[in-house]
Amino acid sequence: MEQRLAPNTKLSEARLCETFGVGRMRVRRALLLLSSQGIIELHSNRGAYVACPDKSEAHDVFAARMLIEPPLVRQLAQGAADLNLGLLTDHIALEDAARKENERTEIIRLSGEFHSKLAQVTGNKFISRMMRELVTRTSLIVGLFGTSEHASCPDDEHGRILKAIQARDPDQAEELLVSHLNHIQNGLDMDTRQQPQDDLTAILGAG
Amino acid sequence: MEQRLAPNTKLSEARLCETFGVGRMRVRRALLLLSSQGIIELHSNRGAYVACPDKSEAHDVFAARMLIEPPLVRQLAQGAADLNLGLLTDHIALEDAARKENERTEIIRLSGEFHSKLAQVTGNKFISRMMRELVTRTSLIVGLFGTSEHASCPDDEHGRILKAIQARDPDQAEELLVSHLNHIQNGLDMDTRQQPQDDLTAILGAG
DNA sequence: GATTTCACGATTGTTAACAATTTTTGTCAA
DNA sequence: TTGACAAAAATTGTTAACAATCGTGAAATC
Repeated sequence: MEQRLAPNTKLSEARLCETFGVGRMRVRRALLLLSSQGIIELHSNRGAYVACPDKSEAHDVFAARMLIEPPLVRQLAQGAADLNLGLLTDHIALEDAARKENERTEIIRLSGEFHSKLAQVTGNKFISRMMRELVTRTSLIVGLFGTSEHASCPDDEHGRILKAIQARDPDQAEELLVSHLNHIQNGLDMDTRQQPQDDLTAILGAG
Repeated sequence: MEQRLAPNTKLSEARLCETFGVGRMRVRRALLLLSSQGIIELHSNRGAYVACPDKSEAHDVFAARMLIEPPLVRQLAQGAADLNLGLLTDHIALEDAARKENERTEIIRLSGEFHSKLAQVTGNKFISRMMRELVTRTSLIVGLFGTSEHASCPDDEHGRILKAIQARDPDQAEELLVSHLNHIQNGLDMDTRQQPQDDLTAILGAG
């Protein structure tokens, strides 16, 4: 989610065991779960690699988000007063702080997390999980096809979406969200890719 | 998906190994994946049990479907001519046949699968996966809270939905779908539950 | 008679050795 | 220098034994 691991990076079992001080069983369990979420890919007898979405997969992810998120924010904007929007206002504060401090990885993480939290506010376990997976996937895609820092900084679009929700304005909330997603998508260059890397231990060292 | 395993049924590793003639490793891998999809629950040191959704989870599943499926069928009804609706017409034929033969388990399975195929027609991998998971979960819920056979037989609502899609009528397609989902939900009695069972080998014997 | 305690059996979790496969390395010949 | 081939190393997949945990039932106590 923080884009510290480039797509196609190999995740060898032995390496992960050392890095996290854990037995192979735990590592393999984790890898299996990650692969079931599409975050990594398991190739038989060849190991685990950070997923590397192609153009068409990227398109699918955004299409899925375009399908789900508009009705989602509509619902929030129409929603009853008992919705816990505090979760979102707090989050916006975090984003502002991170942007002020210019903490790149934190900005990226929070930027995606906002959308997860939109889903969380519904209190619906399944919607939350779906959005979390789509956001994670989006993070991979932005890392792959994103042109420099252009895509990762949505100015204050999140804040404006939240305001529309608080104002109980479904139409505006939806419109803002759609154009926000479009901004992200337009910030991508689907034809150039980053290169894989693999000094895994250094990257995950702090874990 | 065929409701052959009642919720809360215990799935012991040894039992599954015998039944499928497979080592424990494979069984545990399968159980882990099933639990990640919410189909079973893994209790530490106590084993795997078929998930037993409660009232609130059931509500969440239908809420999620109400969020996703309406825009989904709208999109299909508005969709380009290159959509492969043949997948759906073929499926309706299968449903008709199963209903004519009165094959209960087959009817149940196909009934859910129709909705999965709606998603498949979009050609979007993520939308397909989400729907498949929601449908599986719905199947569990219908098995738990369904009142006799009332809920499992949607007359020919699926066929009508397909016709509306073919007729390029998004409004009607959406309306039919929404009332279809409501029918299913209304056929549930959220306050009475089936009892667990556990003659696992007999049930899965053919597997 | 009811409740608590203890021990046994059954089941799951983990580890480590082994087998199978892939990748790399090295050698030789063209 | 390049290509193919073979051996070796590294990595993943599997198996089986071992350890830990939990539920159950019997025995003991109140």
